[in-house]
Amino acid sequence: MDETAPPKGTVTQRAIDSIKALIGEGRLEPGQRLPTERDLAAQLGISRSSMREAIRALTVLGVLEARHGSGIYVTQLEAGDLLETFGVVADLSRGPRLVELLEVRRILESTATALAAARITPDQLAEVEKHLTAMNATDDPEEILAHDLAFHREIAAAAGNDTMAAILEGLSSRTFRARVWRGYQEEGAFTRTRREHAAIHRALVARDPEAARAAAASHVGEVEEWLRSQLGA
Amino acid sequence: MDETAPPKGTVTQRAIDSIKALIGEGRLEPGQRLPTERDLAAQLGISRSSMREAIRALTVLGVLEARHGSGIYVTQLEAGDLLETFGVVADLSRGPRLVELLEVRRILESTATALAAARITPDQLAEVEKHLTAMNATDDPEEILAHDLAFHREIAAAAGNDTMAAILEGLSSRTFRARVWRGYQEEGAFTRTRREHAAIHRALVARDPEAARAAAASHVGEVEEWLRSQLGA
DNA sequence: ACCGCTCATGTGGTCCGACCACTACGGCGG
DNA sequence: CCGCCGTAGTGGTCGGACCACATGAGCGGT
Repeated sequence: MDETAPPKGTVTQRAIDSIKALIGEGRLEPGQRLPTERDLAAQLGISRSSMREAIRALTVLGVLEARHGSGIYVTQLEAGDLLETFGVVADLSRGPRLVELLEVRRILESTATALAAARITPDQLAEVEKHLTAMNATDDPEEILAHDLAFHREIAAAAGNDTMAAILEGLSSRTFRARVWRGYQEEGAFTRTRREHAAIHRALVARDPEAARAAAASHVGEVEEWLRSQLGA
Repeated sequence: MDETAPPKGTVTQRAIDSIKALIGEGRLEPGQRLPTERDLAAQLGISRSSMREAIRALTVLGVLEARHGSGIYVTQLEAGDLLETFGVVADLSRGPRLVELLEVRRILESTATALAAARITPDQLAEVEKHLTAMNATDDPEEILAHDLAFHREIAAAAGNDTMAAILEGLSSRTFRARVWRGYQEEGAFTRTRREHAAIHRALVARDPEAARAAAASHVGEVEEWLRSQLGA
């Protein structure tokens, strides 16, 4: 009947849940500093080693941030912090799951682009155009990819949903895109990609959400179809 | 120029990246067993403590699975394994971000329901109906919630995209739904919810994707709007 | 009085060695 | 041939020691 020490699973897991609960209950605010590892361990009656594992776990989840020599802090708990792990999923996926991820991206990206068409500000639009022209002005695949990513990132940001933008960021993470793009662009998809980007841009300028949605869906869908055919071959 | 020992960040982080790379390169297959903690630590020239932290980190990410007394194994790396952490995001979010998450869910859920309308099998449809009737046959909020979750889960599964289903699962995770639902249902939303579920079901039976999309979007949108108004108040 | 450097303090990062809890497997006895 | 049981090996926990780094107080010079 001892409520204070419910012998759940492993000690470390208990520590993870405890800290997560503290944040969930609002007893730990974003940005706030936690007690030292030694104190935390003492409070829960566990060893420092176990507490360190718990902290490390919450660190990779983007919940905590450890600064060497300074202390442990709660992150801002913003979408970007927490959804960084989404990139891991993309990186470790392959085969059929890559297509599924691309399908999710198509759905979200098309909606985000449609929203952006309605909400984008002149400043944001200028930023988008900057990457569009820079993308068309070079032949270095590396540079093209970077501007391509930025192009879509700016659009996602203009949609006004940080969470959606963070998810899309994960779905376009460096290694993920690089792996798919390598093969895709070898088939001379450059010109097609440029045309699609131009179509998206036109829709944004015209503030036409439906056209933007269609253009974005088509854009991602092209890659999706290509990947699907690659897996079948 | 020593490529074998690039002194990156922390030792533990290096270990995490190393194991992740092993899996990414396909040198570690899903389900495969890893060497012991002691051996792994020795191979990378680090202490067992640091290696344990790395393993713990990859464990919470759903990449590895440690079985006490048996060994460490690579998970199946399926969508469900890797996207479990998505639930953490939902649990720790509040305020405006809850609305953003519901918006993402609305987009994905409506598409998933539309796909399900076209692809659902008789068996799957029967399962959906089971939860629908069970949901309407009780007054216990706890039980209603359980069947509600199962109702949408079956539909998501019928859509045929495991990744999407896993994300939706995270967006409907226990505590997340419970928190929002508590207030939502206090306003006598039961009847409205039942009507909406019935509409979704009708669309599935009729195999009408567009109707299904609209019904699902409306269903989630109702909660979304309610939550938005709550935040404004 | 002010600025800059130094160094003591406290923090997270790493390592070690020991022991505990559990699983798996093989051998012994029925 | 089957089932029990012991043992070896695994992850889980612990405690303590030392290292690397960040911070701020205090000293020195200006």
